[in-house]
Amino acid sequence: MTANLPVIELDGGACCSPVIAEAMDADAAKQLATRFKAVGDPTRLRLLSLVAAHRDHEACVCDLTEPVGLSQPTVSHHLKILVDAGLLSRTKRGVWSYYALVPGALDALADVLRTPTAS
Amino acid sequence: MTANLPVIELDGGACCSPVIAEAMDADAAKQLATRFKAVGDPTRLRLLSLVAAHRDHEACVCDLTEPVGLSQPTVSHHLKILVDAGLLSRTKRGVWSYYALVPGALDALADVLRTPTAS
DNA sequence: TTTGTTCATTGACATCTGTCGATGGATTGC
DNA sequence: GCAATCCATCGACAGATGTCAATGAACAAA
Repeated sequence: MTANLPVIELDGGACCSPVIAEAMDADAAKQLATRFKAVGDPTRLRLLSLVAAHRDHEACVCDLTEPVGLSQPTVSHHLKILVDAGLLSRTKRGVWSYYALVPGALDALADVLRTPTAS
Repeated sequence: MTANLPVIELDGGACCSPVIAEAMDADAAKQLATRFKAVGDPTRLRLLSLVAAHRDHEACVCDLTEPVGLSQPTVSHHLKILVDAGLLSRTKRGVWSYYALVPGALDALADVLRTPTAS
């Protein structure tokens, strides 16, 4: 599930030669797009950064609302998107919900973007 | 411009300790979000993949409309977003517009996602 | 010139998305 | 039990986004 943008050697004639084999099928694209969309928002990027920078690499909602300057429901909304994308984990301890980076998740996403060593 | 998600060592007391230094400022987040948003769409992911997979690693619009199953204006629209994000380049040759991956652009984006080596 | 092809742009439209205030559940402390 | 805190969810709303049909510019070929 961490395949690169796959390169398939194709040869064709003139313009508009049929690209028979798609390098990435629609389902895989949709899956990946969901994860990238999660990172494609400035607030969520800052949330990821704040969580990573926070003590013990985890943070509760109340740690995050003030730095990003948004309401608590909005922050919870963004965090939910990041959790659904598999980038953050949520752990309830008492009244607090602690969010932390899922180990390897961002790296796996990064690997998808790695340019295949074009021959 | 290829900084990772920066980690700043913070120490605080109880919950809701102020996070003085933000790991990522709002401007940088907005810049990055634009690039990730460009990749956060299944069609655009497929377009990137198709371009990379195509002969000579470039493709014109007419090469791409049929594989993704969308209208020509829509494909042009997506390609423009990818060009604006600095991920694709456009070269006009005769009647055709050839799109190609900008070397290193995707890798630079990938580097941003590198998880800071959590101590 | 005339016809045909490629493609960017425009305008329109439905849907998705980000944001907030309000609400209520869960838990802690008095 | 009662009050306070944290937080997820709901409803609402403005703005962004993806899509298409129509149009026209640029170029090639006849």
